[in-house]
Amino acid sequence: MFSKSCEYALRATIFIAQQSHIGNKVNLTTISEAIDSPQAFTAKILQQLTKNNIVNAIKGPHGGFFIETEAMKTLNLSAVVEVLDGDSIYTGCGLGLKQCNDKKPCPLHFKFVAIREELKNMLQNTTLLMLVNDMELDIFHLKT
Amino acid sequence: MFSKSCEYALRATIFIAQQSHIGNKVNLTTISEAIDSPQAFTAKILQQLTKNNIVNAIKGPHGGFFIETEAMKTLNLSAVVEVLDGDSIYTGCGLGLKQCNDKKPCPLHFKFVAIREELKNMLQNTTLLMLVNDMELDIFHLKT
DNA sequence: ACTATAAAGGACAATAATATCTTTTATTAT
DNA sequence: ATAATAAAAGATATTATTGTCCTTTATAGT
Repeated sequence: MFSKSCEYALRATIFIAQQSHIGNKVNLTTISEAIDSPQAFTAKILQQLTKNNIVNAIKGPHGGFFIETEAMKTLNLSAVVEVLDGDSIYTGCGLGLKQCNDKKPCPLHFKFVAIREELKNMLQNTTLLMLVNDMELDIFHLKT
Repeated sequence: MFSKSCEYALRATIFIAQQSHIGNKVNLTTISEAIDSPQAFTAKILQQLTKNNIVNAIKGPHGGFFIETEAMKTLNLSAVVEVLDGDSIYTGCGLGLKQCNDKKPCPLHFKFVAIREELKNMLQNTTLLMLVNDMELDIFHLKT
């Protein structure tokens, strides 16, 4: 579904959101341990998330990554996915055709459009704050 | 969504089905030109499809690939996808976790299950014969 | 038997994705 | 100023995917 980079990005973002919500900034080591991801690779991904204003980063002692609670209300999963995987998940043809649209469709086009639309809605309608609230139930996990 | 191999496989299978339906066997060159795919690579994929009884292959002059009309009635897209990409599309976690299920879910698990279920149904309920019939409308294409 | 056709199989090459390592920059506290 | 912490940036390495090339096997027609 998503690239590995994107999967790590989603896990990292959700973890950072969760920690930020309880007032913690978290550093790279903490993040990669919490989400069970390769540390150096995760650093690269966090750089992208920072550049694209998904997360905030502060250097130096007591620094780390965080997301403001206000931002969590509007930041959705779609924003994270787009940074790492672009919009291919929404526009890409199921059969890999470069040009495939309502006017010039592949045989599966209309069947895929319906499913993709749902995925899109799900990703766009799920904010980080919702997930953080969900996770207070303590039945969800981010590793293994 | 799918690997490139799987995309080529789907396009090739649909094309072979279409041609078989009008009584033609098709060879590698014809297939790779029709679906605009790298020929040698497509050969490898056709081997897998043949081994897994998705398509039939006959060597020698007047040989080529084909699918029997009876088989088209039951062969669905899911069967093709499984040969190339396995069942990861159905079981894989959206966040890339190895263990993620109803008992031990990731924060997106239940949201993903719903979408995957639809994809699964679509792939399982779409037979090659249906697609071939659709394509008689002549608005669908398999390349570019 | 010989030739042409076409798939199957094995070995290899190129590219992209994933992952690591090292150096630099920014910040804080002493 | 110095040391310690932590992210940013750059270079490099590994692995998986995609893609090509060459040889072998099977079949049909002459």
